[in-house]
Amino acid sequence: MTGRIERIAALPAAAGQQVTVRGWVQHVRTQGKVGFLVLRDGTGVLQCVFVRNQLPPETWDLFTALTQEACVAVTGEVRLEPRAPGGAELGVTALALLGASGADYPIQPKEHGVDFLLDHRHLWLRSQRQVAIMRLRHELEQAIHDFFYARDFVRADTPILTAAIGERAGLFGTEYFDEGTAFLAQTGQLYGEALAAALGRIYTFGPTFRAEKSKTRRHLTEFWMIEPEMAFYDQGDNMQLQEELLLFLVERALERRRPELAILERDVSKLEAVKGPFPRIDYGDAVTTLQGKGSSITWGDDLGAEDEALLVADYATPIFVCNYPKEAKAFYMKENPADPRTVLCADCLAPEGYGEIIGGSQREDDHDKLLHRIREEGLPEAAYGWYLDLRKYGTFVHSGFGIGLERTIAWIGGIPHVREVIPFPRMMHRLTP
RNA sequence: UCCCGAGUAGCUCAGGUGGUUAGAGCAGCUGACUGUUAAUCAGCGGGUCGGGGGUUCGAGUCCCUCCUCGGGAGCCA
Repeated sequence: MTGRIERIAALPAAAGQQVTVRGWVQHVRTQGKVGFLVLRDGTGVLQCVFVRNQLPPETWDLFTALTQEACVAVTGEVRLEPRAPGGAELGVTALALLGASGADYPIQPKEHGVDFLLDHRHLWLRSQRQVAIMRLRHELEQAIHDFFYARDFVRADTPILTAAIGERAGLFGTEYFDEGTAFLAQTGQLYGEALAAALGRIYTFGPTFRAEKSKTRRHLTEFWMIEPEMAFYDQGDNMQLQEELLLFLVERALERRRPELAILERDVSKLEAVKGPFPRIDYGDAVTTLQGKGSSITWGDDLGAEDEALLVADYATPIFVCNYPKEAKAFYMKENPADPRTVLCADCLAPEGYGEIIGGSQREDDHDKLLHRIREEGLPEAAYGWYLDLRKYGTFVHSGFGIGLERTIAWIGGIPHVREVIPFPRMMHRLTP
């Protein structure tokens, strides 16, 4: 084996040179005395050309016996070739089998059912579309870190094993020594508020868990959430930050992941149309609008999935629905001084039917009002002692939000179901692989 | 938990109102072909029709039941 080792993405710049590339066989075609091997190495795909009468017989035989996903090293000359995917191909002079692959590799270049693909998720991830999705995910994760780093936010990690606090949806419990049951965190927000009092502006980035028996394209039982919490931000500042973040993410995807978006057949004109400012619709106005469109919603109800779809249909950008009735929202949201029936909050709904991607609010900073709400909701007061302490010792105006990573990726990538945007999805009926 | 829908070859599916030996495409294997892009052509192998029970001379097909999965609702990000 001669020639320096290269990765496929670097090959167009190495035209005319002898290189060795290692990767997995995506496809083999023989055409009598010439054959083609499509090689995948995670950075791209490479067409390798084998010509029978220019190769030792044993090399040709090795080539024709290759199976899908065999791991190989191929050596040859890089040449620019418009007929090849990526614009460059390899004229092969030597081939080495690094790892054989059985002829029964289950994933074929054709349609498969969802259940079958998820059963083989560990192999499905090797396919082009899945690689593109994971690279988009990576890009957006990095963009989130870049966004907050540039604004001097501190990334702070919150516990996953918690006592029973947090929101109202289902909890996963697990036995915890002599302390009774521990629960997998549904949110790091309350801890984020404590950290905001220490550091000013923070964000969390990690997995959260919801034991909801939801079987829809928008739900996972384990999903990743980013939860910023900002001292001295009111709800207006909060929404402004959310808008800047979403615009930054869309811009980053368009700037650096066009090839992946093309593989995903994303209509990028829909992303290019996403510009600020995003509409901010008061909950009361939303109810009126929805009633005009035939919804049976009445003031006080939370918006149903159908209501959200009706509302979003009029806009090309995400929208904020602001200031819900307090009964529809969590106890920690700050009472709206202009209308005490409501709280200072907003849900951000993505366009194109991707649903709610952000939920945020200004937090109740008045100790007595917060305690009243905890009692009103019938929450275990003792468990919230430390949280109430944040209002006893230097309470402060602060706000924050939670953005669902998978829903955001699904929207930007145009992926219909969130199960495809996380490497190993956890859902109601799926714990493996 | 509720409402729809689906389980037939390794995969994706077709199989009126029940009727002989359950089919196709893809994948695999054998062969032909010097520029293919999920190549093409010829041939070969491949089935507990999701499980159980019932009706019938006869069930992939009709009935009951259970299981699994998908979509949606509620809840949420």
